[in-house]
Amino acid sequence: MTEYDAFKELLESDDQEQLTPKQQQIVQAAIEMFSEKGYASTSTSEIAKRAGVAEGTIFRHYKTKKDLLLAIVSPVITKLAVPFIAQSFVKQVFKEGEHEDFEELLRTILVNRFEFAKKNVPLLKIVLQEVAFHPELQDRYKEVFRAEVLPHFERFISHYQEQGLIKDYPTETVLRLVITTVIGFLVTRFIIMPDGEWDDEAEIDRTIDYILNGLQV
Amino acid sequence: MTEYDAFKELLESDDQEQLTPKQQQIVQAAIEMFSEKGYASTSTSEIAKRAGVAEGTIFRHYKTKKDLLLAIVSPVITKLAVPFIAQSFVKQVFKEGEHEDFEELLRTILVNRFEFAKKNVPLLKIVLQEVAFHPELQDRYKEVFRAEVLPHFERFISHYQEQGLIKDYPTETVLRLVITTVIGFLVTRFIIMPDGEWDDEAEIDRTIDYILNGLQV
Amino acid sequence: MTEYDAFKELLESDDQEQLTPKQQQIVQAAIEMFSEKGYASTSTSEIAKRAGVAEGTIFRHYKTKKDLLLAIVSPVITKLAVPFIAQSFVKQVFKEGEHEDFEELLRTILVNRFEFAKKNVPLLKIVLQEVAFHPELQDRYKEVFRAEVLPHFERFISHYQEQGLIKDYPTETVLRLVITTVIGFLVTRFIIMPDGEWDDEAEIDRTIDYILNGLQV
Amino acid sequence: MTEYDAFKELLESDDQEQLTPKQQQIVQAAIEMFSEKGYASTSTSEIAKRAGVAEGTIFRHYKTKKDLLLAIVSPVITKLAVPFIAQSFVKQVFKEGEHEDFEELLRTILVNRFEFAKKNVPLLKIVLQEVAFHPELQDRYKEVFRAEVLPHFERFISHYQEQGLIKDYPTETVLRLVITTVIGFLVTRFIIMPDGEWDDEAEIDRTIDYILNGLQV
DNA sequence: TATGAATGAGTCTTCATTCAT
DNA sequence: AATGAATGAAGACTCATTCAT
Repeated sequence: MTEYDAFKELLESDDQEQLTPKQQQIVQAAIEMFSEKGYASTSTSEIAKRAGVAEGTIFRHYKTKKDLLLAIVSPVITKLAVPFIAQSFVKQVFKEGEHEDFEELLRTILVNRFEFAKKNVPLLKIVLQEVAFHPELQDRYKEVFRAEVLPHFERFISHYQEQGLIKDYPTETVLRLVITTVIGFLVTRFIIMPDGEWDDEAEIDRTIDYILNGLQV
Repeated sequence: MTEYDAFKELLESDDQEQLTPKQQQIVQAAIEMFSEKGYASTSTSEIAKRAGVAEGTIFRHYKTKKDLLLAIVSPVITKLAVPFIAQSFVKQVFKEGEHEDFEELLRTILVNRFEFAKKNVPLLKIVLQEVAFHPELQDRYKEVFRAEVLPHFERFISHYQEQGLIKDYPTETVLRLVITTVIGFLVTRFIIMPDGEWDDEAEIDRTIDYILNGLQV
Repeated sequence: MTEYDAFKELLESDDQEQLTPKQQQIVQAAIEMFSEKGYASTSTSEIAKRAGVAEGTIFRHYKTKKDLLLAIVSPVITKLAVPFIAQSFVKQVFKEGEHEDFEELLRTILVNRFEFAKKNVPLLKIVLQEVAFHPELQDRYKEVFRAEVLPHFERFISHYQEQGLIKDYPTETVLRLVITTVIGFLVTRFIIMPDGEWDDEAEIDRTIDYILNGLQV
Repeated sequence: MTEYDAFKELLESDDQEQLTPKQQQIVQAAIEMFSEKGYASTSTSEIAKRAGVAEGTIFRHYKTKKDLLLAIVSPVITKLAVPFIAQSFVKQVFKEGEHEDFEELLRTILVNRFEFAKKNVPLLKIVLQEVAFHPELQDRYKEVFRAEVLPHFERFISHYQEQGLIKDYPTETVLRLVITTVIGFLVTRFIIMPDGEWDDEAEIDRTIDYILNGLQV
């Protein structure tokens, strides 16, 4: 398996493929309802009804309602960091010089996360809502971020700061500004105003431009 | 009463001053619990307990649990738009030339919203969480935004675009980028990492800089 | 005061005249609501609202909700027996020979109770409904019946049986048949089908006829 | 199945036979308590306790407390009209000449309803009490009466009036007098004075006699 | 494995009643 | 006398979870 395949697999791996049909129905129903009404306001009986299974069946697969939530949300948190996890991705940037310039890197990440968000709106809604109330999720999030995202990002930033491409702000500030802008874009695009008329290509370009200019020396 | 006084009053008016003591205790307890555990996961009996009142007392003042939420959240939504509502503010910008340049305007808004956020973290958490699940809140939000914020913002943007201070992006794009960056800052500062070590002054400066550069022609 | 006056007074005495205005409002509201929704389904706060008084005011005049019910219902039970209580009534029948025949007696009672029912539909509804669930009311009812109604009635029945005007059934049977027919008429007329088109005079005549024929030897 | 069997089945069909054991316990407990204390004054927790089930179990079988009431009362209302619904009954009267005379018809109905009442005192109490406060029940009652009872009754009355057996009163008046007398008897016998010493056979005879004489030309 | 009846703790809300003003 | 805020027990109903089938 080439590194590219690993990367692709990570990105595309459908966790649900390994689930029994009933389980898939349960997870699907739970995703829909959690994202519509929130975890706390969704009852297991509603999930069972929408999934077309008996109430007891949910608890055969997931010990508690919270387990079901974690089973759904945990892999999403992992996937949020996927582009930074993939070895091939990291190597490409510095070794192969493909992403030599900052813009290319930004675009890769943004487009990639854009596509990811596009396909996973309900899941992202759930993460956004529930992370606030479940310390386990926060921990998991922080861990992934600290272990997978931060190191690479810091390397990128130092690298481009050394090259004089971006301002000499503290890493965390650069990080905050960039991530904030990216997430702000995706949240606006897919969650707050998903029904607006969007010229996605142009907006992506402008957002990249905004970040680049915003950070340039 | 001078215009400044009106402005200040708007900003500082404490809705809770008109409430009976028991009501204040209830509202206070509800704010704490809603922001900690979320509206749906907070029981009225818990609120009563923390407020030190009988459960029935809650319902004497608020017909339903949801009424209590709305009583708490609605004024916050209004206040979010306060700097744009205040007449004195708008006039100053264009008439008195005080905020002649874009930077000044941005700083006024950012500092002002920063102070507001600082004093209202739990309330903002509640708004952020609950807006997603309560259409009434969404409607109220949209209305305030469309009526109070949008028109002024559009005037600012056109004004500065004509002066060649900011890029010729569609209004909505400029709006999105600015608001996203501001909110992203405040959310990171007060909600995601409130316990980090922050050099607030520097961060505000950098954020303003980022926006200015990001949008400049 | 003549005996007739006493009779009249008994029939017309308005218990509510001695009540304070607030009390009258309370009683009036309670009568309306008890008869519409039943005692158990009517809340004191509803009564207070409809009466236009504070909730506490009810309890200043009536120690408990049940006291209010009893204050309303007790006098009605007494009044149900009024024609038999009035001395003048009893005397008239036998002394003055006015009601010499059975038909005259029946008509007097029926017309009199008809007028009483007509003016007191809500009160009668309440009695009918609540007697079943409040032993105090049952006791009060039985006492009045045994003390005031039964003796006179028995005298009437014996009297007419001796005269060969009515069948030689046991007193209780005659009583049951007569009372049942009278109450059945009034309940049908005023409670079950108050909105039907009634030729009251004719129905009264037919009902009397039915009883007379039904009992005649 | 002969017509008689169908008739018998209608009369005896026990709706509770199709219920699960828990459901039977619930219904049984509810019947007892509703008839003792009234629907509004009976709490679901009391029913659960007396039924020996968890409170939640009630709501698994009956969506609301009112549903439980309707499930109990609705079939009773239907059964009240059963003797008129049974085809065999109607046919017998006119075709087979069995009930040729009015007395026979009255006796059949009265004895039959007497036995029904005897076996269903608590249910009849509930109907009598709750019909007043639940429009659904009133509607259901009126419908059954209009569709099943009235037409047959009118035929009987016309038939006997043509034969000169009963007075030429309006149908509704005859109906009222007969029904009133029958119900009055049953209510007195089973609800008001169930503990008195009753010579049922004699009372039935006298009641029939009373009706016959009362209506005869 | 899947079911769904059963549970009883817990939910929001209402209630009759009290009491300081 | 009248008020109405406050109470906390009780009400109908829901919930996540269990378990016998």
